[in-house]
Amino acid sequence: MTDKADWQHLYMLLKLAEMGAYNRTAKISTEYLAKKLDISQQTASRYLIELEHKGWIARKVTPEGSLIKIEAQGNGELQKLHSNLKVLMEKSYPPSVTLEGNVFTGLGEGAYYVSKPDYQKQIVEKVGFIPYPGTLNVKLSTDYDIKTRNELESYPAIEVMGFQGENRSYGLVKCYPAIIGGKIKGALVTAKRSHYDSSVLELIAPVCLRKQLGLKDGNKVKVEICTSF
Amino acid sequence: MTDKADWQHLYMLLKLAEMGAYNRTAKISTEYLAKKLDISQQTASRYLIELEHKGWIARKVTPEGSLIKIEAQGNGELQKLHSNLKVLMEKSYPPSVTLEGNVFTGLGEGAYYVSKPDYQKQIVEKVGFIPYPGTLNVKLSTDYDIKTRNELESYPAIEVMGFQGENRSYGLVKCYPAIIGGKIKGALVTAKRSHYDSSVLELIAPVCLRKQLGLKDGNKVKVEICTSF
DNA sequence: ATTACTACTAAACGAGTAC
DNA sequence: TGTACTCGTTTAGTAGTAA
Repeated sequence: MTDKADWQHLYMLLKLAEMGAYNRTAKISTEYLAKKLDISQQTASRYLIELEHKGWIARKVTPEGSLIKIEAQGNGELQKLHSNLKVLMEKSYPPSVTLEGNVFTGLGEGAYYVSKPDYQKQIVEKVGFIPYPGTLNVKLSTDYDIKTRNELESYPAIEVMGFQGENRSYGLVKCYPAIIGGKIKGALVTAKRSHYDSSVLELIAPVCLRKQLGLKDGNKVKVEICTSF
Repeated sequence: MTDKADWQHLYMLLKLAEMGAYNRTAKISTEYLAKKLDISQQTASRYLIELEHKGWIARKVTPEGSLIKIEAQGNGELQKLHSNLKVLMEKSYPPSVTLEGNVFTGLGEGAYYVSKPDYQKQIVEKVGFIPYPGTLNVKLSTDYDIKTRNELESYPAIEVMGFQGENRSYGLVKCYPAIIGGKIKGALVTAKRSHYDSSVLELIAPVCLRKQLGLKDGNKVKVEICTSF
C-alpha cells in the first residue's frame, strides 16, 4: 500500500506525467512546475529532489530547466493507482467489506463439515490453506452488519462443490477470503443449507482462531471480507 | 484541475472507496480508518469532517462508528482521476507538451493564409475561434525543443483541409490547440508545405498575440501544446 | 536564466481528554 | 465503546539569496 508520506509525491508524479514526463523526457523548470501546482519554486525543487531520491524520476538539471523523465518505479506507482481505480470503477461491488460481531459457541457442526475429506481437499486447492478442524462462529447484531452480510450473497465467491455422501448429499459451500481480527487470513464459509441464518458468520482458518486471537464467547471480533481475489 | 490542498482528501476518498464506501454505505470507525491509513484517530476524524464539508461524502455518526457513503461529487472526483490516468496510460503521446522559443518577424505570409476564406471558415468551425489575421512566429533553438516539435507530427491534430484556388492549390494544414504565453488560447498551425523548417512555430489566436502579450522580436515565449481535445 | 541552500513561518498532526 | 475538541509539537512550505 502506498503510504501517507507518498501521497504528495504520487500527485506530483501524476502532474509531471500530464506535462509529458511519462514515457519521454520533458523539460520543466521548477518555476513553471510551481505555478502549475500552485506551490513555491522552492517546494517544487525540493519535491523533484525527493522524487529523484526515491528513484521515481530521472532528472538532469540544465541552465534552461530540468529534463525530467518518469522511471520504471514511478511508472509502476502510476499503474498501481490506475488499476486500483479501474477495479473500483468497473466492479459493482466493493473490494472489501468489514463486518463485526460477537463470538459464540456453535454446535460443533463446523468441525464435522470441515473434516470431510471432499470439502477439505477443495479448500486446500481453492482457498489455499489446510483448515483447522473447526469453525469460529460470530453473531452479527446491528442492522448494518446483517444488511452487509446479505449483500455478500451477490458477490463472487470461491465455490466449494458439493458431493454425494453415504447417507446424504452435501451441498455447495461458498468461501470468501477474509482477515479475521485484523491479523489472521482465513475465510468466511457459507453453506447453502445452514442451521444459521444470515446473522451468523462461520469462519475457517489454518489455525485455531479462538486460541490465536485469544477469543472467548461474547468477545467482539472484526472480519474483513475480501471480495476480489 | 484538482488543487493541491485537495490531494490528501482525494487520497482519503480513494481509501474510503476501497473500504466499500463507493456506491454503498460502509461503517468505518475513525480509529479503524486511522490504522489503515497510518494516521491518528484525530486526523482521520478531521479528514472525514472536511470531506463531508466539501460534499464529497455523506456521513452519519453512530455509537458504533461512522456510516459513510461517497456522494455524487466525490464519485466525480474519483472518476476524473480515473480518466486522467486512463488517458495517460492508454495513449502513446502525452496530454500536453511545452515548447519555448523566441519571437521573430516573418514574411507576413501567415496573414495571407489565415485570411483565405476557405481556411478561415474551417478554423472557426474546427478550432473554435475567429483567427486574428496574422501569425506569431517563434524560433526554437534548443535540441530539446526541436526534437519535441518533431514528435508532434505523429500526434493527432485538427486537420484543416486544403482546397483549389484560382492560380494554385492550397494544402492540408494541421492545427494543435495551444496556450501561448501561459494565458491566451490559440493554436499552432503547421502547413505541409511551409517556408519554415521544424524549428519554427506559427501560432494563431483570436487576438493579436504580440499586442496582448506585449511581445517584441527576440522575446522568449512559452507555448503549451494540447494533444488531447 | 536557472536550481537549491538556510532560516524562518504557517500548517498539519497527534496526545490528552470531554462528551 | 464511539467522535471530536484544545493545544503543544512536528512537519511542510516559503522568502531571501548564493551559486
